[in-house]
Amino acid sequence: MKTIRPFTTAVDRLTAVGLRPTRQRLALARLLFEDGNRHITAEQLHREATEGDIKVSLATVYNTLNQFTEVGLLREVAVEAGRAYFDTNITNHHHFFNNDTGDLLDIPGDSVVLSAMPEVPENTVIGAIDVVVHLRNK
Amino acid sequence: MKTIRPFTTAVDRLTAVGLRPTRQRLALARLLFEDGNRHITAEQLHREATEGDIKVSLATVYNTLNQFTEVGLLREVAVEAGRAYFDTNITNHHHFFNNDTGDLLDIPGDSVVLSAMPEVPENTVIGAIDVVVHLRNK
DNA sequence: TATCGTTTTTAAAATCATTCTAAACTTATT
DNA sequence: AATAAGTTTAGAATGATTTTAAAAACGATA
Repeated sequence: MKTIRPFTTAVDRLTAVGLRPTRQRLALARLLFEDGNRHITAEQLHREATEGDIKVSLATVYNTLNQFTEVGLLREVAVEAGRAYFDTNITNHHHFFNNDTGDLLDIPGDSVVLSAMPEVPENTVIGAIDVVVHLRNK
Repeated sequence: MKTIRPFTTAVDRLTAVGLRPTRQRLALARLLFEDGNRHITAEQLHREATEGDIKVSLATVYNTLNQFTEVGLLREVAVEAGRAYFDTNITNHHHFFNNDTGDLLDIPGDSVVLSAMPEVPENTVIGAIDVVVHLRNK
């Protein structure tokens, strides 16, 4: 059985999606998933790992984030051109993005709901819907 | 009077926002605004200009797109990390983005409407709301 | 129109995020 | 242990964008 359950250990989480539980993948998975929902860039995660004495290269952080995204453990959120943000909350939800500080924040619950979806162009299907509310500091 | 009206010439459009109507800015403004709404990247606009025998450097294209965005002639749309798209339609509206082809497309009319806006975090105000419907080819 | 101070453009270098490469290393399997 | 397959890594390469510093264009004015 391959269903992902809450409170799964990092090892289980990885094997469940067919990724070998290597030292670096485990360490990164723990940083990402062990305390609540997170929004993070590759550089940020790399710095965090390094500061926590986890030896991992930036290339591996990129590889890992991409692999986690491919298997559905993470979701990539496009909020500004130039850098990729990854979100550990893979349920349907939307975001605040503070353009002044770079903070990315979940919009709580379903306080934003989209009315009727428009017809999509020929031969395409909807993959995901991203709502980003851009904020400025007052 | 400095209101921007439809059918404004490129010269008027630039002087209205306080940008000198230089040869390259004028040429780019014409490409951007002279036939309907467009979604374009810096590279694309540069290629288009070059093909139309307009001598302008890529750096100037970048500068111009950024300046136009600052003064509100354009709007930047974040659809994927890595490249910036600019939209000549500055009215409230949303987008389809085809992840397979890179095509960016307006969602017609108000076929997408957001329900009640959530409360924004302390000391911030809403700057813009972007809805991007990501598409895949069938 | 010649000149002056300012703005703009440009080619080239620099920067930044990300991906690629090929070698070294791990891991899983016999 | 030996082997094969998958993973990590440093460093090079790539791609988008910005910066730099010098040359060109501009606008105002004498």
